[in-house]
Amino acid sequence: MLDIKWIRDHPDAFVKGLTDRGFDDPGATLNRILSLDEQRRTTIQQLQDAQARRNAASKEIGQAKQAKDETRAEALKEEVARLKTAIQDGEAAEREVNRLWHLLLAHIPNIPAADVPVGPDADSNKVLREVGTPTKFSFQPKQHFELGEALGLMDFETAAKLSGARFVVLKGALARLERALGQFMLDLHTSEHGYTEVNPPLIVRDEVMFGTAQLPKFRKDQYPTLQWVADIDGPKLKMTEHGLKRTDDPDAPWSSQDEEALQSIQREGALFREVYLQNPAGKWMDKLWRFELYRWLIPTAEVPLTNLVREDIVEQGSLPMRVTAWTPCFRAEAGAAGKDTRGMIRQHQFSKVELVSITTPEQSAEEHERMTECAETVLKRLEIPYRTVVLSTGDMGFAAQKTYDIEVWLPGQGTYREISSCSNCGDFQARRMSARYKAKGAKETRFVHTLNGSGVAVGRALIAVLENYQEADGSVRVPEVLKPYMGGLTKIAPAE
RNA sequence: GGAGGGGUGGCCGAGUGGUUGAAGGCACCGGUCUUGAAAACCGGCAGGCGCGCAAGCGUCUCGAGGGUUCGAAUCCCUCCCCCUCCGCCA
Repeated sequence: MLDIKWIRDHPDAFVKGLTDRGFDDPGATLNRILSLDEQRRTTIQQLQDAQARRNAASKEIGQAKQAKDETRAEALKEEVARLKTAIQDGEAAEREVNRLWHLLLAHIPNIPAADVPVGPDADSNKVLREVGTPTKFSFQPKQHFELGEALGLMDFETAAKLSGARFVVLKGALARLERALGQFMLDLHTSEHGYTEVNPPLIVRDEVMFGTAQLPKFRKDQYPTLQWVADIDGPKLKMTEHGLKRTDDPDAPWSSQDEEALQSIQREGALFREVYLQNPAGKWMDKLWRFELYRWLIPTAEVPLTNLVREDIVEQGSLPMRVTAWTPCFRAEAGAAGKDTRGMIRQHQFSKVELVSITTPEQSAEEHERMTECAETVLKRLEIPYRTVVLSTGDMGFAAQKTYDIEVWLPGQGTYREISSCSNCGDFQARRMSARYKAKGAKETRFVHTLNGSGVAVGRALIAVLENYQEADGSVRVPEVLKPYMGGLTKIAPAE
């Protein structure tokens, strides 16, 4: 979330930032947010004036009573009674304008850092460095799924029977290779890079997903979990013997989305629950009925790791805080239809070692470089060629100010593919989570900066190992650093 | 699934209608003392929002929303969240 004061003071930078990102109609967005902000402040001002008058009058009532001036006390009481309704209206108005204001702000992406190359898409990304040279083969290198399937250790058919498309069953040495990679990376980051290992929950609440900005805008990319409840009832919907029904209350507002929700509930038999939306400060409370959402499967460990400091005020001395986790990640991959349908490149479930740093604003830029190096070290040790690119404004994620992608060389595909993405989010996520720190010697609290990076994606690392370490006979050598984790196995060969 | 308990400042914890935005302690910051540190002592120290160049002023916040009242952290209603015990389960 952006700082509204910053937007007020830097309208041009705001419009430029959104324009560079390819955001839809930045000018209109600016006008909308500024007018909402104006409305919000007048509403607050009027409310506070009324409250101030009420408070003053209340005090006078006490004084009048002490002075035995009953007439005056009565007159004041009447005034307070009048003010009371005005205040109630004002409070309702404030809530509503706050809600709209907050909702709009929540849908606006972060502003790119000044040194990010400007461009509409990935073609404008800049390669910073290439490490290693693309592996040369005396034969035509195969793609990872050809190798894996030939080895009999990678099974997409069975996975489809169990779970549908975009899942895989790994067996034997490949299953172990996945474990070896994850463990190697975790060991590297904890013992050499100063990260603390964390084993976080994989299922999280709405507000946690909001904090790292998966919600509200990217709901469709996420996997919700369901929980059944028995006593379903509410102003708009009722649970009857025949399922969920609309109440007959003609005053209940009803939209096409509501209708859709109801149908979906009945179709899926999904959970229906009353939800209270609120920010960490407990404001802009909004009560609404929502179907099927209970909690979310994490799309990356960035979510629980970053939210570790949500609603906290941490001591400056504890920054930078560095945490890492090796977890499964779940992505609906909505909108990725037809992309990378073969093989393990794009799955609904994959595992990843994630790096997260919480820093002061002064530390974050340097930490970003450091984190990227930590991720690169993984590939260096695995002796796999890669290159590091800085993403252009049009290719960055919603929450990022600046992002480095690390791309590994995949000989089977004859191209570099993303294996890690390291982002500095500035205070964008911290605002959403209300994660602050007490600056040394200073009175005020400040928002922390948050950074996250893959260190690295384990599934894709496995692909990279297969393709870069393949032999003419379809076997795969085990990278030197992984041998201890593979029980001394040096080569994954086809079954005799 | 059943039964109970509880949500107060960065943390712990007092407070059951009237200078309580909130005692006390810890942590933190400044100072005295000390060669330095610790200890001790003195002082400071909640957050958000609005207005203001600032000093500051106003307002809100004791999980959230609503209600009672001249007045609510304290009373009432609804909801959210957490914990404990029993049952079931990994």
